[in-house]
Amino acid sequence: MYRISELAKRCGVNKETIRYYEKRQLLPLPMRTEAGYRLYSDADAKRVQFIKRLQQLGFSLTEIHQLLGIVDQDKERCADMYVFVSKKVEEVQKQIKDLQRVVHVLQDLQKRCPDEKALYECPMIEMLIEEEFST
Amino acid sequence: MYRISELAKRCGVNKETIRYYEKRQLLPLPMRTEAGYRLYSDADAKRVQFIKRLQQLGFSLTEIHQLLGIVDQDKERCADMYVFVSKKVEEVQKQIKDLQRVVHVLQDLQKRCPDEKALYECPMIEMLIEEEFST
DNA sequence: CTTGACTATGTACCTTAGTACAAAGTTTAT
DNA sequence: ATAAACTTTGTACTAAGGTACATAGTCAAG
Repeated sequence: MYRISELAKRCGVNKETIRYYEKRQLLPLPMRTEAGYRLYSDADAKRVQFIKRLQQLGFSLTEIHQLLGIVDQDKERCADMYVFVSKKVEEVQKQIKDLQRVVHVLQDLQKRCPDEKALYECPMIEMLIEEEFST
Repeated sequence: MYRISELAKRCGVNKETIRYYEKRQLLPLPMRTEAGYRLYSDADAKRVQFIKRLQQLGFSLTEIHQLLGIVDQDKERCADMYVFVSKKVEEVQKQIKDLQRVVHVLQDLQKRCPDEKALYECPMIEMLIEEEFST
């Protein structure tokens, strides 16, 4: 068992972030020393890393709280999990499509405007305003 | 020429957003009536729509300010535009890869855990912690 | 037995992209 | 002439995801 700074260091985050996650209920209430210092174990470290990974993948802390319901085997948060995951899949697939369009537009811009002079004549607005986007 | 409410209405945004864009230098300082009311033209409406489209595509207002350098034929903001666009392409391509991985993980979760009971045994943490991600 | 390093709590502050509101001046309609 | 509807400015507030700081208590070393 170790204290908050050690956990923060192991997970590459700030102490304040740990306390913030506790407040957001992403981390369970930790054990305390007699003086009131928080105590953590490897399970907590793993959990923080899990949170960080999901964040990298574009999940909000609210969504992560939801997903942690699986880890915690919490009936309440697991209700409608299948629907939640299905929605997220659709959402992310839409996001991928939009980003693929962004790449095309930017690469088109690069091709058309290989230098500064060409750039000045580049019909930027028209290029983007006339495209259609999934909304 | 019309006033701020008309522009906002034509662009589907709030008046406050227009003023906010002016402050962020995304819109040029507009002409004013004798009483000090802002006056806008179709060019401004087109510009706001352009900003909105780029936003939909995931650009921040700071990046949009940069890109508007092309539209404004502004030497300063156009400097290093090619580098800026190249970096953005790479960034977006990385983002797409990560999101594709998210889709796979979520679909895998759906396959393995077709109902609530299966969900409780789902090794969520292991599933995600053991994967590698582009960073 | 006191200094330095740690922890506790609470509150304030940061960024981004706005939104909301107050107080004052202007324009339009009746 | 005066109310309704507009505009101006400035400031404060929102959400998310933290960061920073002030004040107080705790612990280990010299």
